[in-house]
Amino acid sequence: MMRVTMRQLQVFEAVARLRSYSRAADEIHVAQPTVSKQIRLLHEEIGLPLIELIGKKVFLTQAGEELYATCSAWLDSWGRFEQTIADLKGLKQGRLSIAAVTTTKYFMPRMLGPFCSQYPGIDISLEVVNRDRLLERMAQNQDDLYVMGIPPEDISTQSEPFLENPLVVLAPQFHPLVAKRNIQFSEVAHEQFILREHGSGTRLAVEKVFEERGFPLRVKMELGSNEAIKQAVAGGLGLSVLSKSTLNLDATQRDIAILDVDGFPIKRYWYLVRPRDKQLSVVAKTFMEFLKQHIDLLNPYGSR
Amino acid sequence: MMRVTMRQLQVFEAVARLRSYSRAADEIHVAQPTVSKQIRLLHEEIGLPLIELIGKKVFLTQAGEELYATCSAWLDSWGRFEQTIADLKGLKQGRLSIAAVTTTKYFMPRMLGPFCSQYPGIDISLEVVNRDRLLERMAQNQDDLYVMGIPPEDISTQSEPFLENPLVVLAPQFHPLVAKRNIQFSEVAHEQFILREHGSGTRLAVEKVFEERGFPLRVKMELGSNEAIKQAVAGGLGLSVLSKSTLNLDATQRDIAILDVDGFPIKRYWYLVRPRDKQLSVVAKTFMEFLKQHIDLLNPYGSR
DNA sequence: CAGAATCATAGCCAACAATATATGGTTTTC
DNA sequence: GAAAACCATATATTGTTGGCTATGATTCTG
Repeated sequence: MMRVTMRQLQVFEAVARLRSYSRAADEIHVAQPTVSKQIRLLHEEIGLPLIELIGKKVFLTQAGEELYATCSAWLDSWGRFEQTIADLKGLKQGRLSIAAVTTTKYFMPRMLGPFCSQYPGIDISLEVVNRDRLLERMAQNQDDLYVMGIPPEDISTQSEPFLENPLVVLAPQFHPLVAKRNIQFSEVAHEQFILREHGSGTRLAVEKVFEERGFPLRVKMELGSNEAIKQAVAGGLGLSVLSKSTLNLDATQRDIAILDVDGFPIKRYWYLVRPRDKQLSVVAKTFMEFLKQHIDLLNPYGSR
Repeated sequence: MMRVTMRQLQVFEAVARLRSYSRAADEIHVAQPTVSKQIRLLHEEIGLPLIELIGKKVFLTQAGEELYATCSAWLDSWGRFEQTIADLKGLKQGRLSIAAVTTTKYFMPRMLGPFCSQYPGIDISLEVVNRDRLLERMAQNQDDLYVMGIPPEDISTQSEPFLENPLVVLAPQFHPLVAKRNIQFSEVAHEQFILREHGSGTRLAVEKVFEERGFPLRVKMELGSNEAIKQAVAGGLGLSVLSKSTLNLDATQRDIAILDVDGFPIKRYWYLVRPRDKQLSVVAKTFMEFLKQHIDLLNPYGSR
């Protein structure tokens, strides 16, 4: 009984609705015998008469009524499905799920805003998590896109930089070097540093620079949050190196200053990452396109 | 987009449910590439990816989820439909609509009773109407079966007798002829008669007999109801000829007697009538079968 | 790392769905 | 009663579906 075809149901529905074979044939744009045949096949398949012709009038049997109800409902829900697909294609609706590492919370929301207003039907979810959580989510294919400072080596991912992510040296407002330009690296190398824990992208980069320059890195304190580090620097506990993104750009930071040290800012990037063989949804593609177009406007460090 | 086939949806549903191509292939008893192909066709038809393979795990895209929901619902409602059909075939449910002329109300309910209890899932509707109303209903195909004393000449109907319907001569309890056997027709011919109106089947039969025997029929009163006629006869207003069915069989009629007149009872039948080219429902067929089997038990005048 | 499991692709084929045209029989309508 | 409308049947054709086998690529699992 699974051999009933959609076409047959479509034809039947038209006949049942219009109570006429020939009008149904017109509506579907086929010849009348085609309709007759489809209906006959349906009868044979189901094993009960569905339609009665008394005189030339079309009546439905009880089984016919049942089928009519069933396939009306079906055509209805299929119609809704087609509409949904059309909407998805036309970006009139959809979901975009992004997971990003913590530091991005300083600028990601700002980038999502304009996208949201251009595509009001699209729901965006931005999960802000630490790097480990993010990798977990990636492994489980929970999101469309991921944003991180250091893309995984893993060949099963694809990544591209989309935004500069300079690392700058921070010092307390009244540190002696604040006013100086072109500070030599050696001048800050002996300072005490307050950094993120081992494994953090920023920490890795700093260690690498010190190693290249041949200076030992003196870490006074490890803190798990950028905010805490800024507070510590402001309090005069030491210097730090952080992504410039962490600085509040609007209200000028009163108690912290950026030192103009040679070799800084370290040029790094924020990467958009996705599973290599994940077919991006239309929404996700559009979002990436959108980012590329608007990046100049949004990038506060854009090298214009 | 109407070219999606049921088979494809069935395959997709299985894949989506089992989250595996090969297990789906097993379940449906086809080779794995067949599943791959169906899914690919579906993708092409819909124009959006529905399934993602990350590693070897099966994920559904948003469009996939939509389709899954849609076609789960469909399979569900199709299943219910199949069940309904099976029930109809197996007589576990159904409707039987019968229209019968007024006089049959004295015995039809009694015949329906056992059928009802044998097929408790079947709803029976018995419409008791006059002959004209019944013909109207027949023209509009409102019922499955019709019961009447004189089937229409109309070739567009088919009829078969199923029950005897003898017409008997009724007289008041204390009429002089009540005690007599083998009464000559001439002995009652001069009596006053109380009959149904012209056009009634009974009336026609009586007129015919009188004509055959060469006596004028003297009609004292025409009444529209059998009950009224019985009352009139009991009241001594005259004799009458009625279907024996109209007499209450249980409680012996105290004030009316049947005369044993030569030529009576007139042998007539109740007919089951149906539109010639109406395919009978399984229920209706079963009911006719049932009647034939039980008629001897039910027929109070059976010629055993 | 080897083997097992899983999915994709290619190529082929039988079966069938879907359709048209031509024609004939009823029923309805004018 | 003739014409029109309507449905059934017969037959031929065409494209597609649904299926298989064989093989290759990738990923997961001991």
